[in-house]
Amino acid sequence: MDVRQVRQFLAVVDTGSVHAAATQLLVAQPSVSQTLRRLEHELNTELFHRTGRRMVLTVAGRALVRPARDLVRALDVARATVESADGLQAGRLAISSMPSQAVHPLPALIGRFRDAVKSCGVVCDG
Amino acid sequence: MDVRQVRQFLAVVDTGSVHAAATQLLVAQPSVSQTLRRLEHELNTELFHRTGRRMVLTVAGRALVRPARDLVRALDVARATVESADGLQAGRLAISSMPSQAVHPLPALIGRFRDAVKSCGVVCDG
DNA sequence: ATTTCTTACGACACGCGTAAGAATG
DNA sequence: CATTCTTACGCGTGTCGTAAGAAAT
Repeated sequence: MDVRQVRQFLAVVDTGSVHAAATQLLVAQPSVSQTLRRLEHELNTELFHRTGRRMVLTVAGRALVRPARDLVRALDVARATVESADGLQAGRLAISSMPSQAVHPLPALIGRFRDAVKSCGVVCDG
Repeated sequence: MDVRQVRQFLAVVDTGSVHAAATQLLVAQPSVSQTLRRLEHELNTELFHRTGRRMVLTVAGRALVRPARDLVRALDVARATVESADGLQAGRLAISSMPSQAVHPLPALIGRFRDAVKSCGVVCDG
């Protein structure tokens, strides 16, 4: 099972036909058909009832929809996360404290923070 | 980005080295190395700092860990879901209750349950 | 007769393994 | 010198596209 297969599966579910799904995905219909076949074969289950030219979800297919959407969402989240983290290469951290903390535990904590941060390859100046 | 790539990435994260990850995944080291390279190239980001023979997560790599685990978990859930749905073609549900609930709210709840279940194509007798 | 799904086939890309090179401790 | 990561290359598999067949409205 693969997210590519799941994507095509969901496209068929949403559009209601292999043809429309292929159009939406910018691929040819046979590709979607073959992907679906292979997915069903891997899972040892029929995902759709083929009644002539209509694709109707089976019980297993219906069960797959929800986790399938979670899966593609998880992948989108992963990509978005690394993209946003990519922009966080530089930043500024300001720390203010009351005098009573300025000597005990603050310097030690800052030192540990710098060490931890440096071990990740982050340059820390100031 | 793909679950296979993410799996190998997480293996490297967990084991701390490409070598150990490859051993754990039952593949050769160069495969993992190449997968990692390709993943980094796709994401336009370095995921690890290569300091000699040590692999240390970059900021982007560190950010990817959490959503990566969510992703593989989502895929496992998807597979488990369809597998269990496949086996749940027939089953038996026993409900017991205290007398005080037996007339209010139980029958109504059971009725709604039967309706919901029937809309999924499940036959419900008894 | 048109629309839609499926099968067949050839081309291209991807992933993996083996082998060899580079670098670190 | 041994361990580890990387690059190079060959092979098998998978995916896609085009073309042709089958079924249904």
